[in-house]
Amino acid sequence: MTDAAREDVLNRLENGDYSCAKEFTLAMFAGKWKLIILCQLNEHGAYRFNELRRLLPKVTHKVLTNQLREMTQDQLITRTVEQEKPLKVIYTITPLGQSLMPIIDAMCDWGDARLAQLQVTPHFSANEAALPGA
Amino acid sequence: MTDAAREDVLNRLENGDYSCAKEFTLAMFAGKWKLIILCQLNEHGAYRFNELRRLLPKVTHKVLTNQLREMTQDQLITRTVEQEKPLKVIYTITPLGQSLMPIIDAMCDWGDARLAQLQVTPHFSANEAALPGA
DNA sequence: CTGTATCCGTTCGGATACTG
DNA sequence: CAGTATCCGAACGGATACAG
Repeated sequence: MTDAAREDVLNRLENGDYSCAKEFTLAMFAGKWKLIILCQLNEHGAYRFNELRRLLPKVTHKVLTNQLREMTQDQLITRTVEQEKPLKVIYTITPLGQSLMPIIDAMCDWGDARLAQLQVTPHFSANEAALPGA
Repeated sequence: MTDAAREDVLNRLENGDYSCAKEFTLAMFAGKWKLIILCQLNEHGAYRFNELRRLLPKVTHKVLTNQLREMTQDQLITRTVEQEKPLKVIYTITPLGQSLMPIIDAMCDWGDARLAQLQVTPHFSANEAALPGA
């Protein structure tokens, strides 16, 4: 699990095993929803809990809570509680979180290129690309 | 699990949901051992199954097999069987796998910087950094 | 509105034995 | 040597109910 992996890296760090900078970075965003959350917060600046929930249709209450808690612990996002009634909790991205964006952008690019290479331009036959003008 | 995440992205692609280039990339190396395997193969060129096993002390036979199979399917590595007795199976990194290295390097850098920031220079008190010459 | 606790099916991962 | 199959305990993830 992404959780387990994160725990594992964190534990290794506590034990002085620190030969794992890349795993550490990976653990920051390897959760099933963390990339999307990060990008959304980066683009739009702030979201409340249920707004995020609506943004990520297939995420569960429990799982979203968990992802957000981990990201808060890792200081990728900030959790701000406004003590009104009803309660308001605002999530925003931190500078640390933003510092991950170049990596995430690189992942976008790689993914786009790779998917194009696989000719997964969906709903068109896989051979289309081979016979354009000719 | 990283497996599950990978399956999920793959399924989404098959269904034409392809708004997920970054998740796709993530799924390439999000497995617990894939980063290390990739780096090792990139540095040393080729390894046999049991050599990898020794390199990754805590990995299980079954899990390693699985990680290698997925990476082969994703065309990040190549599996070559030499039909001698006893059997020899060689794993090497592909150009596609190598094309991930810039991203992985960026992850190393980010992780190094972040760990330094956290003052996890292990086995030294967390305050050492604050009182050098003074 | 947010978040926690519980129950419970599903899936993961370790150990072991077996095949080619 | 390399990989598969099986068994089984552990962890995850969904649904629901409850609390602040």
